[in-house]
Order: sequence, then structure tokens, then C-alpha cells
Amino acid sequence: MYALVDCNNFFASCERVFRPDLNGKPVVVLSNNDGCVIARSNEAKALGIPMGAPAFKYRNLFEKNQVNVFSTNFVLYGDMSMRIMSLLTEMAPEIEVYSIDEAFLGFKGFELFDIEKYGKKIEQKVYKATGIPISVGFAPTKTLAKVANRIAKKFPKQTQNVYVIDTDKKRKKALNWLRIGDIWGIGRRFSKRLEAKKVFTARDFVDLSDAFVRSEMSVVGLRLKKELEGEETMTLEKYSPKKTIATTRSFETMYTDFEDIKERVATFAITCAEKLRKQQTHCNSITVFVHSNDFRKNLPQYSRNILIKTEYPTHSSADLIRYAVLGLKTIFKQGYHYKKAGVIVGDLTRENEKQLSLFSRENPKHQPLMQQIDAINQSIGQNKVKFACQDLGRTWKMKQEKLSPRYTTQLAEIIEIKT
DNA sequence: TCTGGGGTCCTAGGGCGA
DNA sequence: TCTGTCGCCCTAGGACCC
Repeated sequence: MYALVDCNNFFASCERVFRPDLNGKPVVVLSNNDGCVIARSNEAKALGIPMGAPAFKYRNLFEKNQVNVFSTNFVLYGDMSMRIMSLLTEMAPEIEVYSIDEAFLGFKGFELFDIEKYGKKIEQKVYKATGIPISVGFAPTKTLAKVANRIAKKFPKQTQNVYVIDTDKKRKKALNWLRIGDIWGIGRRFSKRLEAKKVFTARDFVDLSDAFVRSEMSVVGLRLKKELEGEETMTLEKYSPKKTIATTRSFETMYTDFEDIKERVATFAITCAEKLRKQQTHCNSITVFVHSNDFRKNLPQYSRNILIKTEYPTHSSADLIRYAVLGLKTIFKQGYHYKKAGVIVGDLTRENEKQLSLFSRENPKHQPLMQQIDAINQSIGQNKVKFACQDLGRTWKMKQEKLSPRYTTQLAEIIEIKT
């Protein structure tokens, strides 16, 4: 038996924990740069605000309905997530943290337990300790646990936020109810293609032949079908280090000048290098990309990326800046309005398993230099040490006009209770 | 004026060595 | 020495997730 635990409207719920006056009121959380809506409370959903709604188009609706708008506060959400995951770890023999607000729990050997009762215990404990409401779905496979969770969330009154699929009758009933596009692993493209073939529900999907699903949707689709039939094809995944690390951003305005983008790309490379050092890995390749503004149809569009193999495994900021700028020089074209760029490092290997090269021209000073930079940044604040290619006078910051305090991680921002 | 960011996995097709 | 086949590796692109 697996359980899927999912936090309800997670980011919006995190904001509400420290602002109980917002209970019962519409709350939305915006993406970086306050661009679009990435989380909504139930009240905001009821107002018809869709996921991904551009904030500027919905400003009037927000004002008219007194919607409480927040910028993303990932420091807060990350910390709340950590607290919830550690509680869940205590309550289940196995756990796979699937995302910031979701975890699969493994309950092998619990068949004789009253699992529904236990689910309610989990729900109550998490709510009491953190203030975050969760839904719990139990089923014999991970995909069915996702389905069970959806039912728990959709019918809170009947399920009390916990639902168990433990009989074939319940499984079939759930599959009849679930629309094709709501199956975990079937996105927009596949659901459109399947609907064109009169496949509208999960039940219709499992009624298709294995051969058809295999040919149309590869082994991924076939695995999904088996899971929905109750046959386990996915197990809990152990923690594994990242395979790629990315730093990408949309710009506050469109850039046309090479030097402006160069400064941004170099800064992204530095961030990637810091992330590499933090997880004690080197990269062996780096990808740089630039993108014009998709939404400005009247402007010429351009988008390109380039992958460069590094000469040796590295996590030196200086090395990565050099490669990133080299890549940018190759792909940059004059005459376009650039809106987005990014750096992605890949082919990661562990720091202590470095493949040395006889002809390597690695600068031996980089390693101790990076150590010192990290130490200084750690003691006096992130990004205090800058590289020459960065604009020292630059005050560029993400637009975050509605940022809430970092209640749980900064003493100066701790919650105040007025009596 | 203003539309996010960070990941994973799979497949097709070309290059290339055995 | 030439040619065909097989299988591995790599990359780009497409699909998905949160």
C-alpha cells in the first residue's frame, strides 16, 4: 500500500498560517517577478482565477474582490516543507519526497491495519504541528494513490481529507470518475490526442489495448496503464543527487545589448557554480540559452542554445563564467529583443571522484579562491563578493512587491502577536 | 509596461567502432 | 581491403511533473 500526501494549496496555505485573518478569504501567490499566479486558495479558485494567470491582466479582478496577493517567498515555503516532511518521516516506514508539497509514503505490511484511521492521524498531526491542511490518498500503486488523493481533496466533507482505494469496486468507480487529462502523467498533448479517439476517462484509457498504448505513448504510457489496473510498475525512489542544475530568468525589460545579457549570463553561471559547490559536485558540460519575447508577436523571434563540454570537471565560478560568455558570444545575434536567458550545468560528477587529465590547464588557485569566496559570503551575506564581469553598481532585483516576512528563518522577521 | 523556474525521462536518428 | 550489420553513445526534441 502507498500513500500520497499532498498539501492543500500549499503556498497559499503557508501565507495563511501566519495570517489567520486570511482564512476564508481569497489568496493568490505570484511567480518570480510577480509575473503570474502559481498558487490559489479555494476562494481564489472560486473567483475563476486560473493557474498561470498573468497578474497584470487580473489586477482589476484582484482589487474588486479584495484578493490577497503575495510574491513568492521560497525561504518560507521551503522551511515549512521541511517541517512537514520530517513529521511524515516519523510516521511511515518509507518516504519519497516527491516535491516541495508532496510525498509518497510506503506502507508495506500494513494490510491488516485500519489504514484510513491512520491516514486521519497523519492529517491531524501535520495540521496541529504546522497549520498546513493536507490530503491523503491510499492505494496499491503510486498512480492510484494519486487518484485517491484527488478524491480526498475533491470531496473533503465526505472523505475528511483521507481516501483509500482498497477494493476493485472502488478502483473502477474512481477510474470512471477521473477525466483523462487529470491522470498523473497525462498532460495536455496526450489528453487532446486521446480525446480525439473518444478516450475521455481513466476507465476508457485502461480499456485500450496494451499494444495501442505502447505505440502511441511509449513505455511510459503503458506503465501508467498497468498502474491504473492495480499492477505496480513504480516503486519509491531513493534520494538521488541532481543530474542538472539550472539558473534561468526572465528579464525585467527586453534587452538588445550584448553587454547587458553578458552580465546576466555571467551571474547565472556564478549561481550555478555556487549550487554545484553546495552539493559537492562538478559539472562537465554547460548549456547557455537566450530567448526573445514569445508574447510580442510583432517583434522578430529568436531562440538558441549551445552546449559546451568543459575541459575538466569544474565548479569554479571563474571557469563557468568563461564558458558561459564564450557560449553567449556564439549564439547572440544583434537586432533581437531578448527577454530570457539561462545557464544549465550538466554531466555532474562527485567532487571527490574527479577524473584528472594529463593535459588539463586547470588553474590550481581556483579551488582555494572559491573556498574563500563561499566562506566570506556565508559570514557576511550572500553575493557580497562579486566578479569583475558583474555590474557592481547594479541594483537589479526580482520584482517582489508583496513579499511576506520570512517568519520561520529570520529572527528579525518573526511573527508579532499584538494583545 | 507587465505572461515563472527547475527538474526528469524517453525516443528517434546519426556517428562510429567492432 | 571493402562492405554490411549490429549495438552503443550522444544529442535534440518532445513529453511530463511540481
